[in-house]
Amino acid sequence: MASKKPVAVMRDVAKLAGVSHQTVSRVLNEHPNVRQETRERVLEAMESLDYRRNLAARTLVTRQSHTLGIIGFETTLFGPASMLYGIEDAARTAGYLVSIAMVRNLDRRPVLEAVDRLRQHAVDGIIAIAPKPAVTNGLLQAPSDLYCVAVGGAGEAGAVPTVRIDNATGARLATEHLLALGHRTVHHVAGPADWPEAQERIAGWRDALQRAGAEVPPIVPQSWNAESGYLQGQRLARDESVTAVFCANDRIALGVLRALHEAGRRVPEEVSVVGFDDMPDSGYFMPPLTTVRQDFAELGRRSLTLLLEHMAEPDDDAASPAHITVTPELVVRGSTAAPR
Amino acid sequence: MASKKPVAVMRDVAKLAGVSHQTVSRVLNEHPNVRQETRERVLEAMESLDYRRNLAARTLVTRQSHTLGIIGFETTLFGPASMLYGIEDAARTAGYLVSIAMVRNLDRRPVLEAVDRLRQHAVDGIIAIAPKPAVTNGLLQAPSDLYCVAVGGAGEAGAVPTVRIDNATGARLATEHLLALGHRTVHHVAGPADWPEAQERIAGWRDALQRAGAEVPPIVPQSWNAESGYLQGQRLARDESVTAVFCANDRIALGVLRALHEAGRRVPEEVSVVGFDDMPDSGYFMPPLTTVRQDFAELGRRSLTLLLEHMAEPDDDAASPAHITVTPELVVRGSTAAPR
DNA sequence: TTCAGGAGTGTTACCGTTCCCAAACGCGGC
DNA sequence: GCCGCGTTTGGGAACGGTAACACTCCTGAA
Repeated sequence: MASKKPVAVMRDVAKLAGVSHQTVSRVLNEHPNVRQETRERVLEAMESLDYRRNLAARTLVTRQSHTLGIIGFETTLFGPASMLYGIEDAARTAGYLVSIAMVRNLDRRPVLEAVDRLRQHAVDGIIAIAPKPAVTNGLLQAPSDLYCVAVGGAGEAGAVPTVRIDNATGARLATEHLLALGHRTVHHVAGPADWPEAQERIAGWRDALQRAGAEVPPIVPQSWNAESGYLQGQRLARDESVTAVFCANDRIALGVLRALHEAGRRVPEEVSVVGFDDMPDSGYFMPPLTTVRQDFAELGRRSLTLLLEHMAEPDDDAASPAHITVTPELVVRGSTAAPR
Repeated sequence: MASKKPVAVMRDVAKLAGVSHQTVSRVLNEHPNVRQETRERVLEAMESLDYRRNLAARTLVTRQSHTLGIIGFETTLFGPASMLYGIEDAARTAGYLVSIAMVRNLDRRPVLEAVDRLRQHAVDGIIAIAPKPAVTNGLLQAPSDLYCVAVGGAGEAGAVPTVRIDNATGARLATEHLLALGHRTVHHVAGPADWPEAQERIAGWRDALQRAGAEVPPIVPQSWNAESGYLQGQRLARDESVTAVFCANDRIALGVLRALHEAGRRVPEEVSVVGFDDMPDSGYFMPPLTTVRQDFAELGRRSLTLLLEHMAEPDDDAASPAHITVTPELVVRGSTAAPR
């Protein structure tokens, strides 16, 4: 009943194969100087004993845990969750396990605590899903022996390598799409003012308008959620001159769509709406939402690649950190049309 | 430039405090038999050296990594992502770090591989976000020295402790709500046939109808997404007798709402719609969705508690595993009304 | 006064790897 | 036949903690 499970260790394998534990270690680490025959004998022994190396012991001596830490925020939402997914996916194929440390708010202290927790567990590197600068700043305060990468935030040219979406271009794409349809100008329902991503989208939108010589309507930055979009949508719906709205994300767009609908303003016949993100079901909003797609999972994968590269070249510590920018893509669906 | 960082170890602390390393260890582990004054001296030394214990060494000897493993599937979606969040939250306060191993599909092999990966990293226990039996079965094949808990799946009374939503009750709640409003019967847009959660919701719905003596319309189980809801919604929209639809989740409901809208059938005046899950923005669908709320994060937290309890009592190995069921709650919004 | 027993502390072994270094071996060239 | 050198192998010593045990005090009861 009581299951005896004498876990095999290196010594057992060595004994069975008739070699020293050191040779077993060499086979494990693919050291070249092992005779082919010996190697096979060892591998056989490992197989028959169902041996697996004790990673704790290995970590103790090598100081490498083959674990990566993720600092996450609001990972219940589609974007961050997808980044996490992408990171894990890439990490797995690279032979790393992923540990997560979530922070409830984006202040520096919780971030430092998270870093600390991950450090204790000897992670080899950290990826921060870091929409706000406080996180990157926290990262910078982290001990320099840890490799860090920030993903998904905005592109301040800080000392932390970054992978990010080109939010400005995305916003420009959306705005230009609406202008090209013939709209005189484009209103914007912005994200929170203290989020760099929101700021970049505002900048891209404003830039596109100005280039086209269009009037730049005022904005009232609030929140990322549907409620915020609904409230601002009600305001916009009352204004007859509004014919095109660019929303800082799809959730906001959902709220705007509902507000317009309730006010009796038809989309896209009377008002065109564009979102940002391309969430899984945005294509089933009423009407299907034209939006700017970010490939979150790809963002995650890229950040992992960057981290690994960074870890592999410890020399260029002083070199300027890499900043990878991924360009988003406009997905045209049914929520945009030419004005009447 | 080259930052010297002579990381302090226990020996250094001991030397500085003028005690043996063992005493430092005792302070660290809150062993009672340490004089107050000595303890303070040691704590001071730890502070001034910025000492942190090496978890790898600790793990090596205690065989406890203070890390928990999560096996996740489709964690980009709100439900699983929220469970993960809840788990991490509870794990953190309990002093555990959380490592994740995602599986791309719910077959047994990938699950076993994930377990293996987590085992190598010496996790103390595993929580599987396990919507399908293949996962729990995989868990059962795992070595018995690992504590496992499954969360979020259906409640087959297997040997693995489980935390789950009472899907049948949730479905009953939704169906009875519609019947109470005066609908003759309730149609159901089901989830995938091979998902136990979908089956349970079907069972609850059918049960409520039968108890009320209402006719049980046919179902066409498909997928969990909005597209699936849209397609089936089109079919239902054509049928004039349909006045109430219970959807297996909110995403399906989104698709159904759109199909009804496009067919010119007004919600809730002509057709009532109920969802399941209560996703973040379901309250901003058109109209705001009446739905059955699951508290995913709570589910996650409960599963962690269960796992820790399970780990703390190694005696009742043979005892019947615990099964915790959380009852969902009906949230009435604007998508349901009495039939005309 | 003596001795049991507990509190407080130190000594030593051990966890399972990898790293450093030395030994044994094979082989070609003188 | 001997030497030098590269390949293959093994024997320790780390790595940084915890566990087991021994030892010294000190207290209180016999």
